[in-house]
Formats: sequence, structure tokens, C-alpha cells
Amino acid sequence: MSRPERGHISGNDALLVLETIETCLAADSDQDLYETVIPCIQKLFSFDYASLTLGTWQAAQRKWSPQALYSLNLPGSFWESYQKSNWIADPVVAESLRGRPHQHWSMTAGQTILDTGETRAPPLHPSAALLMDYGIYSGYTSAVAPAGPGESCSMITFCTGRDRGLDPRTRDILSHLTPHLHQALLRNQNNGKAPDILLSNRESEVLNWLKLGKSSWDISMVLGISERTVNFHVYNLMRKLGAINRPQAVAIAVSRGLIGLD
Amino acid sequence: MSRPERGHISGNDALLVLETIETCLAADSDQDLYETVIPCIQKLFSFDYASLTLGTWQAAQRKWSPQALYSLNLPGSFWESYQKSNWIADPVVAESLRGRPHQHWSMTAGQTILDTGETRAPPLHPSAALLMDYGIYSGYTSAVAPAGPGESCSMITFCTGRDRGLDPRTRDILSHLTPHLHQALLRNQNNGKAPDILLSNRESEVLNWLKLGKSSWDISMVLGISERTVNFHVYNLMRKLGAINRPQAVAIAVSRGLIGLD
DNA sequence: TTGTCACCTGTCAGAAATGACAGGGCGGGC
DNA sequence: GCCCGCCCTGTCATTTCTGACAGGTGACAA
Repeated sequence: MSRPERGHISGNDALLVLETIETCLAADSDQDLYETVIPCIQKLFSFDYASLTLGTWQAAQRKWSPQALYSLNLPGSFWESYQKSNWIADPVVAESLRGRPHQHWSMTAGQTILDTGETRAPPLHPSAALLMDYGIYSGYTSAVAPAGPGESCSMITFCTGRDRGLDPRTRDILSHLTPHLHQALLRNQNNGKAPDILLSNRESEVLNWLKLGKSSWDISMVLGISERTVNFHVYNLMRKLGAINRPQAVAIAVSRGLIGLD
Repeated sequence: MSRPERGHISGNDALLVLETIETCLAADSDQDLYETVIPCIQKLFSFDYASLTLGTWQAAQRKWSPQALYSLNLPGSFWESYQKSNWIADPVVAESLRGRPHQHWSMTAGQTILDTGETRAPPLHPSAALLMDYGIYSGYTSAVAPAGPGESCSMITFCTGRDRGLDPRTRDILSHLTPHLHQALLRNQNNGKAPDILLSNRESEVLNWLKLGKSSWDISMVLGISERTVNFHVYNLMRKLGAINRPQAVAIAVSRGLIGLD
């Protein structure tokens, strides 16, 4: 367990950061994200464009696949073009996922300059050319690593149309904020789905035994009903969940939070 | 979306709160919790005892079942006695779960006084008598509601051996901290289990198709191998996961984070 | 070389699940 | 009274899964 040093923010900054973290915790819709969280961040430091993307990061395959996207002032056409390019080949994304979570970058003619002083010369990745086409010249990009295997991670970028150097205060603020922005994105994504499947008591009960590997006969013994009735409940709950067999029913139920993980 | 007013903390407090939130984010073992997070909180306000419990809260049954417990200066015998009593009948817990997440309480002879001014007179709940037996007279208890259905929630208590009144600053600090303490507890709990089950590429692949409700034949078509081989992989992954059939294999894999929820 | 491991394939009997048919009772809301 | 959801039960044919038997390849490390 190690924590980076962050000595560049004042008490007043800290209060604003706390307020922003609160808005992240309270945000439970896309609207909240745009109308409450983003304005709160704008009180902390200035930026012209923002992109908050949530996706999966497969360590084994070194692959980053964005799944949800929130952007501020970035036209849809930018994302269409960007999606077509290979994310992982973007030098900033690549560096992020290589263990440098917080980065500052800027562009000069044909070069991407990272905050390590490193420059990525031509052949320039298409994404860099794309950024310059849209008039974006510098920004901060943070990656929030997935909490566990198979979980989502975020790539969070705030950028400007001017060529600005790295500001330690902004960097420190971002290192405080990004984990909570990630949580907010994650929560929002989960709110999107889940259209209220209601199982009856018996169905939940049967489902919980299924999860534990019990067969219909086993369950019939536990519940004191006939095996046929257990199959009846299984059939109904599969229909409600939209599953075509038991493994899928269990998977859907767990992902919808209808039964605990245990 | 609504946020409570919190006007009782200073810029300096805010910096310390941010630091504490950082320790919560970085804590990934029980040791971190005791040696880094708790001392950090002690820099913010003083307390003699603490208990951080993580458990499940079944809204339908109004039932709170603690699953993990971290305590500071509270002897094991206290918890043994407390566990035997009915948690939900504890007036503070009951109030918490009724939608008052942050509470201050104190004891006088035979009474529990809540911060609403309400008093819970005898017959006193056994837990109250128990607290007084151990010399605990007042404290703050916060409940962090589960993020989604089937998810865990926390009950977090900081208390003292003296009869102290409600301090708005402490209350505000706690309302900032508790969501992150909850996250830390949650993360620690998940770190506790998961003894590294390693599936081969093919096994994960097969597992992911199982989760989607595909039969062995379906999977054999997708992967271009024989149905027998699919069964072979399924047999192996069930053995590795300790499952006796496919539904259980999927449930275990999801709970261990070996495959995504989707 | 020998060993291990992932990967692949076959057969077979018995167990389990699926999905259709049929029927019954009980309680609550309109 | 009727409808609806929940709960319960039966039979049957077909499909799928389980768990044992048997065997093979190629890669990589000790």
C-alpha cells in the first residue's frame, strides 16, 4: 500500500474536492453527471473538453474496450473517428494501462509530448492527428484500474484547446477525483439496465439452490415438494429472466442482483 | 439527487478528510484498515472504540446480517454477546435502516437517547445494557446503504466512554467518510476469499459461452471443436471451481470475478 | 529424456434437464 | 363472480449433461 504525495492543493481546494466527491457519490443518472459533477469540477480547474469513458481492460490480452462514453464539447464525429482507430495504440492510453495512471500530454507539430518528457514522434498515431484536427492541444488523462478481475476501468480526460503545461495542483486534484468519477460512471452504467424482474418467493428460493449446484431432485427434498414442481418453478424463472437454461438463469440472476454472490 | 448541507468543516479538516479517503482507497488488507485508516480518522476526531461491520441488508425482510467485523478496543466477548442479541431490535440499527443514515446516540441510566431528541426507554434492548456494561456511553453510528439489490451495506460506529453531545463537525466529517469506509470494507472482504483459481484460455472461453446459455453443441460449433472436447473443458473447469454442475460453475465463476457480469 | 500441461477426440450408460400436454387449490383485486 | 398470480402435481418424449473408460498431439521446462 503506497500513497503518492500531494502537496499542491489548499484547504479551500480540498473543500471543493470533497464537494465534488459528494456529487460523484450522489450521481445516479447521466443528467447528474453532466449537470452536477462536471460543473463542480469546472469550479476546480478550467478545461474546454472532457471525456469520461468506462470500459473493460483485459490484462491478459492488453486490450481496452470502451463501453460507455460521456463527453463534453466533443462532437460525435470525433468519437466516431476515434473509435475506428485502435485505442491501445494511442500512446497516452498505452502508457496509462502500463501503470502510469495520471498523465499530462501536449501536442506540437507531429509530436505527442508526455509528462515524462518523452516525445512520441511520427509516425503519429491517428488519434493524435485527430485531436489536433479538433483543435485540442493539451490535457490530462487518468486511468482508473479495475478493482478486481473482470471489472471495469475508466479512462478520464480533461483537455483544452491551448497548449498548457502540467499544473501540479490540477494533477493532484485529479488524482483525488478520478477514483470517484470512475465509481460514478460504474454506477450509472448499472442503472441503465435492470428493468425490474420480480421473482416469486418460491422462484428465488429455487434459484438460490440452483446457484449452489443442487439438482431438481435435491431441491424437491429440501423444500418438501415434488421434483415436478421444482421444474415448474425453474421453467417459470427461466422465462422471467429470459434464460434458455439453468446456467444462464443463474448468470442473469447474479448480474441483476436478484440473488447474492455468496 | 440531493446532498446534505455540511458547513461545519474547515479547509484543514477537508485536507485530512481527503487524506483519509485516500487511505480508504488504498487499503487492501485488514492490516491497512487498522494501521492506516483508523489512525487517520483519529487525527480528525477522538474516539475510544470503533466498530466497522459489513453485512447484508434485505429490504424485504427488514433484516440486517453482519458478515465481517472490524473493531477497535472492543473485546471479543462484547461481540459474542452482541451477536446473540437481535441486531435489528437495537434502536440505533433500526433507525439507521429506516433511512436515518447518520446518528448520534448517548446513554443515561436505562435510556438510549437519539439525536432526534427521542429517547428509547426501558424495556431496554440488551445491546444498550451491554454497551453500558463495557463503559460505552455515547457515539456516532452511520449506515451505508447497499449500492444495489443484493449488495452489502455497512454499519459504522465510533464511540467513547464519556457522555458527549453531538458535534456537528464530527457528524459532517463522518458523512463524508463513511461511503469510502464502506468501500474499503467491501474491498477487503472480497480480498479475503478468492484463492487464485486459474482457468486455461479454453476453459474461460467455454465458461463465457456457458454463461450465455449455450449448450455443448452450440459451443462446439462456435469454437470449431468437437462436442466431446467442450464437455472435456466443462468437466475440467467444474473440477477447478469445485462445482458439481454447470449452474454452480457459472455462479462460482461470477462470484470469484473469473468472468464478467455483463 | 522425462515429465507436465493444455488441448483435442472417441464411446457409453445413466442421470438430469427441457418443454410440451394435462389437471388441481388458494387468495386478492376489480 | 371472475380473473390472475402463485403454488402444487402428474405423464411423456426428447435433448443434454455427467462421469467414467479409452486414446492422441505439441510445447515447454527440469
